[in-house]
Amino acid sequence: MGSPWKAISDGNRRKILMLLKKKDMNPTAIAKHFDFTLPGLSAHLRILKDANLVIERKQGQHVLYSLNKKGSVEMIRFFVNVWGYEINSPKSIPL
Amino acid sequence: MGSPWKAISDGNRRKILMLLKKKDMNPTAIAKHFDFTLPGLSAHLRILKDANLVIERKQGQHVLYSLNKKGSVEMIRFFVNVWGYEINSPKSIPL
DNA sequence: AAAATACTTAAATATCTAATTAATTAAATT
DNA sequence: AATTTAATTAATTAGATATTTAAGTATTTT
Repeated sequence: MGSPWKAISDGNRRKILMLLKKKDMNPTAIAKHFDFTLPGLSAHLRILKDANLVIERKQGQHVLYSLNKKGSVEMIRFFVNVWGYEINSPKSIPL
Repeated sequence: MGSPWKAISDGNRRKILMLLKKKDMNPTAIAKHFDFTLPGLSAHLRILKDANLVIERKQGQHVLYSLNKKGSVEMIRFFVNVWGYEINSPKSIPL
């Protein structure tokens, strides 16, 4: 289980998350939005997956990636604790 | 202006922020909570300061550090945009 | 079954980051 | 004025991170 903080500290990975917010995508489709190679992207996706920030599911030959809220909870909790942000999500986020 | 994401990605720096939440502190006092040296801590504080996550003010021979909410806003905004968290801060955080 | 497509893993490398010791600046105390 | 205390800057080093090319695995198509 990798650190979500390390995962999200990279600008390219944050951009990947922004893309996945709009719709689930496979690596090849995601890669079109970046300058680096597919293996490079694959490494980023693995880091996001290990941090529970994305989920992958196989669809035949393709692999679809989608957002996973789980890994974000620990981070939100930190913002609540340190800066006093108040979150409206009594159910989904146990703080 | 350094990246708040990079600043917060380090566990020691997050611990510093947790300490400053309780009370304002100077580098020597903060350093007692860690294993590394004062110059090491000084580097961490500079990174937090450059990211607008802390503020420093001189008090004679001492330098007091305290939390700065400013640098956290960009990050919270990301959580709102990507994972749909809802924040209760209509005034302080323009989303 | 051969070829093409989609993706990951491996190996190598260049850059970034965190930490240390030594030197420097500045304020308070003796 | 000399010394102690507080903190930062500089130079160095070890380890982590991002990226590339080349090789490998799996699925679909011909």
